[in-house]
Amino acid sequence: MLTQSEENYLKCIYHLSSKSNGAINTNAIADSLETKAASVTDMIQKLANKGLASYVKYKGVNLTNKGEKEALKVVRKHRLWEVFLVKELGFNWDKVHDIAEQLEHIKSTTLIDKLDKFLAYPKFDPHGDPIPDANGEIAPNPTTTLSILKPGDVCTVICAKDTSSDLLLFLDRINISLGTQLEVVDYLEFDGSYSVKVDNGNPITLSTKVAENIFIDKL
Amino acid sequence: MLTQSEENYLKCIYHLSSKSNGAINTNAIADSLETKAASVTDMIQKLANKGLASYVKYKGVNLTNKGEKEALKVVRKHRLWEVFLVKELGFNWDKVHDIAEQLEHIKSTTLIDKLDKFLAYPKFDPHGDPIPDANGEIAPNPTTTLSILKPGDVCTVICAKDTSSDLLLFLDRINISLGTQLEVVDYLEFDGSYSVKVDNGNPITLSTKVAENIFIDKL
DNA sequence: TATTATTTTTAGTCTTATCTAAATTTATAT
DNA sequence: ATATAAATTTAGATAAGACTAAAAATAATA
Ligand SMILES: [Mn+2]
Ligand SMILES: [Mn+2]
Ligand SMILES: [Mn+2]
Ligand SMILES: [Mn+2]
Repeated sequence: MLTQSEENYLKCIYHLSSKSNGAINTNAIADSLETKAASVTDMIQKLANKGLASYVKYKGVNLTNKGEKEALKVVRKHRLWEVFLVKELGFNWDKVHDIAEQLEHIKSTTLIDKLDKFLAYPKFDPHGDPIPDANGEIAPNPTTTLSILKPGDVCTVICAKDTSSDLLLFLDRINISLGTQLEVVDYLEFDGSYSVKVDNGNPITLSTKVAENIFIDKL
Repeated sequence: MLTQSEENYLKCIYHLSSKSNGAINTNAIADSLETKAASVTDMIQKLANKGLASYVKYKGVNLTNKGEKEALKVVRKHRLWEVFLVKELGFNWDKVHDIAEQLEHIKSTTLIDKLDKFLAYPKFDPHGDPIPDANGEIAPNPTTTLSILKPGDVCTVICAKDTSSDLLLFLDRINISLGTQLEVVDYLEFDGSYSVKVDNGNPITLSTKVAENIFIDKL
């Protein structure tokens, strides 16, 4: 049985792997988990010994099939609990990540399958991230961000990067949520900012950084 | 902040204290938590140092007000989660204890208060045990068991001791649940068994041990 | 290519929570 | 009252997971 710490590492490696290709660096994991590189090395070796990761000294780590399967179970739990917290308990979307970070470690397959059913088998979490099903099947992660759009382009918001409460509260403030329609009216080369109409309202300015954190479907 | 283990010990001492008066023995805690006496001594000393328990060497331990308050928070969480698992997710009452044993350690006061509201502020858990409110107020534990009744007595089932899945499944099988009306029709001195009508049906036999594990309201 | 800088690993320490075995205290029974 | 039994505590060991500091390997640069 996996410990809480092992689960956190597996999920972290899974996430990093889906953002880049090739092996994952020790330091990237350490940054992501806010721990030290030495601790990461220890854990990587442990995961490799358990057949959950393939690891070559100094070259980085990758999940094995077995490891990815376990990681997906944790992701599934995390995202289903997030749906529960927002849809059923009325939490705002910026408050649920930390709580789901704990709930994702509750051991019970029956529990999570019943929760899935209770929530009517949601396909996406409150931030727009896809939820793996009971077999570990998961829709592809969104890839296109607002930042690739040109003036005149119209899109729908489908996902926000869910780690930062700052970003989510900012989106709340400017009335952007999942499904919101955006139109890019201008791009300012000088600072990389975008002028964007939210639901055909008056244009507002979004920084590059914000634009890179909003996943969209281009229309 | 309390660790999971500290919370388990506090809850355990709280439960033992409510069943007996005076200080709680080291061995009683060890038995209840399925651990060793030496481990219990260590933890008791730790809890005493944190001001959560009062402890006299060789004489046993009691919770301080502060310790009891913390224990009640854990009990509240445990029982609210049990209600959720049974009422919302459709678990049978014999399956929820172990899962609640994990869920009770999730840290978030907001979460538990929202869950409480979501469940419409239940006063009792699926086993009939009282649920502490947000201020730590809790109804008295049931005290009267079926075993004190005499032939001719009629009662309502209000609570089952929730630790044993064996007992709960047995009660399911003989159609006893919370609220069920029972009538004692006979008591057999020889083996201490009771003959009982369940909802005015045909009498069935219950052992002393079962009778001692069913809390009732005498009518 | 040689030298420096960065990354990663190893070695050794710390904390929490266990355990076993031994010592000590308290309870029980002659 | 004394001896024995039971309960409890202490001492010392172990395992997981984290840390710091030092060593080793890899990458970047002159
Ligand atoms: Mn987590
Ligand atoms: Mn999310
Ligand atoms: Mn517990
Ligand atoms: Mn219960």
